[in-house]
Amino acid sequence: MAGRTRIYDVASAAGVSIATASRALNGSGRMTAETRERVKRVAAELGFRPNAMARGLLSNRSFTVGLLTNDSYGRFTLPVMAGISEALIDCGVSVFLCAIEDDPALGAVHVDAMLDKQVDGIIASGKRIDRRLPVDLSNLPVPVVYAFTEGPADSVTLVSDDFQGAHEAVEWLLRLGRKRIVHVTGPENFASVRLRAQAYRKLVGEGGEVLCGEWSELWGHAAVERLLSSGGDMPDGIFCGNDQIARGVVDACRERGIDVPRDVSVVGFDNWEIVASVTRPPLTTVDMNLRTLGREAGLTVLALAEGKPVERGIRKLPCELIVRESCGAGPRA
Amino acid sequence: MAGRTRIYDVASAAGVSIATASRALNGSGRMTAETRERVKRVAAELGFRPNAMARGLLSNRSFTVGLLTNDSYGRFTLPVMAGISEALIDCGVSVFLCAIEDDPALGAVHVDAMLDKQVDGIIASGKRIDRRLPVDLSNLPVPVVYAFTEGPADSVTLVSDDFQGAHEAVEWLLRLGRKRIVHVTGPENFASVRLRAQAYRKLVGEGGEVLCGEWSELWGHAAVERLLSSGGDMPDGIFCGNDQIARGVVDACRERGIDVPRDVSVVGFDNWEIVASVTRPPLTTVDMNLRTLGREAGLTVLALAEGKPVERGIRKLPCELIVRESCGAGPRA
DNA sequence: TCAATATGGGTAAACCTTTTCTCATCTTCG
DNA sequence: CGAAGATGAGAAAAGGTTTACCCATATTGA
Repeated sequence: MAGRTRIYDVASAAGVSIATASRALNGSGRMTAETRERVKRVAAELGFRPNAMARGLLSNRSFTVGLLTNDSYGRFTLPVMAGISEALIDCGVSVFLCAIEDDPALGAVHVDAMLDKQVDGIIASGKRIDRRLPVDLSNLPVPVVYAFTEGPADSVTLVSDDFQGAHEAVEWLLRLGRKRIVHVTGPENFASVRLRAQAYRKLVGEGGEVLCGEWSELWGHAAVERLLSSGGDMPDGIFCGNDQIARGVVDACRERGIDVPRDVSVVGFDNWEIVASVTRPPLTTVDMNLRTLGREAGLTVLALAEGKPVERGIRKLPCELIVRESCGAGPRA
Repeated sequence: MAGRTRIYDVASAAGVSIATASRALNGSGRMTAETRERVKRVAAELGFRPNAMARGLLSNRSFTVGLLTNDSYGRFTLPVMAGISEALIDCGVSVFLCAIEDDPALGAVHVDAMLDKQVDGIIASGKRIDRRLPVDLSNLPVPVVYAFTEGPADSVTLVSDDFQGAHEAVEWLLRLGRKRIVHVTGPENFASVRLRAQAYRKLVGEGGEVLCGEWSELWGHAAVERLLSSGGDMPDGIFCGNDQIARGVVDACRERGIDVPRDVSVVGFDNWEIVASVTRPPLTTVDMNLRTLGREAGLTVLALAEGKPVERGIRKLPCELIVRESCGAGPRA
């Protein structure tokens, strides 16, 4: 605890000046290989660790970025966070996580705190791609990247490609030979819902049946009841808007003696492990690759911080179909 | 972006020296109330924000703490994180979140990064209270607090009180007049499982039936089947080790025509909203108050950082029973 | 009226590292 | 053998803030 070793200690122990010590450790300047080695060895022996604040004071960088989110539950933000961290730790950059709920005042406080800490950049994240965080991040003295949340028109925004993801899911059902596919999804006021429905309709035609409800297992249950009581044929494929709905659908089918995947194939969305892999049978579902999204967001904000040119606008990252058992043996299998 | 305003700017704009400006803003030193006010007003107008690195360089504090976790999913860590953040933001302290999975190398990298950043303290957190993080945090130059994870013998450790929480749950069932209560819980190698079972047995006697399995809905389902096929009376109260098991139990009961809560009262554990409030009927369950745990952890690590005396050892924080509908109308209702 | 004491505010050092000059020594070539 | 260039390494400044120390001026008491 008492007095960390400073570069001054390293220098005197190695018998050189602090300038030489600094250059030796940073690989800059010219000096005998022997000198450089000796300094490095001494530094290692002393457990020298350069003071980030002194360094930051000089370079005007903190090697720190802030992640702002209103996803208090963390279901979307945590994978994004993991990706950011993974990408940036190699560059010695750490991440401040600030959960601001939906409170503008709390948001402002956290943004202020970040700016005080001289973050090199801020990543804004959320729980849906068509809502904004309750804070104004324009005109900040640091670069801002929006990941999985809506940003202003001229911002750098990264989102997952809902259309493409849904397209993959429905295409998979079609390739399995499913003929009558319905889409059970969440509330229509979600952009994700509309995008996924568009992809669905593009593949099955405008006659495709889209049932909008909530993001819950209950709604999945209820949707199955509705499909059965409507008198029409039971569909042989159900594309669900998220894994919870899919779980409800699968449970309801089982309760009614409809076999998944024999009688009906079910696809979910989100690849929320804790739901998808525990459902019986485990769900085939769409993964939004949030970790990759986070990685890209981290690298992008860093590039901006370093003044490198970055293309502005919305960048959509592809989703990926995760095949489990809720659709039966796939054509690729 | 170009050149933040420094205290120098404030000083010259207010017509005082930087020393006076600094003292005016920090409320120290002696000066005319008028002078102090004027400096503050000018600082506000210029949007002055003291450079945290310069300040930290001097005070040898970063106003930063690190949160280390292997709970990649965030179910336990996120509430803890929210509590820490909530408690510390008022002191101007921000939180680095480092998700290290279970990788010792990654853990070491992140700890190094934190120390480089001169964190004022580290909070270690996890997903169970009887496992350690795969990193050695002893002999660090900064204080460490363990929250919801096991720490060394002489450490400061905060955990939720599993025994007390389970006691409340079973007591509730007894007060509702339930006579034959069983306990369906997770794997016996969890300390939480043993502690909760102890509390259960203390109340129902040594004859109490404890069914250990997994933390999954499937196990909840299976446990109900086992209870029914064993030939004995169906219990009228089931205390479950977590909300997922409880959900499985409730679902299985419904499938078999056993009414919850009329025929059997079910209590869960964790108050994991997304499961507890969506189960039909919504679960009465035990909340571990992880947010409060986080808040305490934050305040404690800060106290240590400031050299204040802190009692070492394990501190157990009380759980709280959240009453919903899976037990029927309560005696208090 | 003069010395002693508050009172208000300025000067400069300190925190630790990086980096720009600058200088001394060694090598090499004419 | 002398000068120019290459090479290695040191001195010092810079970065923004806090604070110990110091110095004026105003006030008080004798």
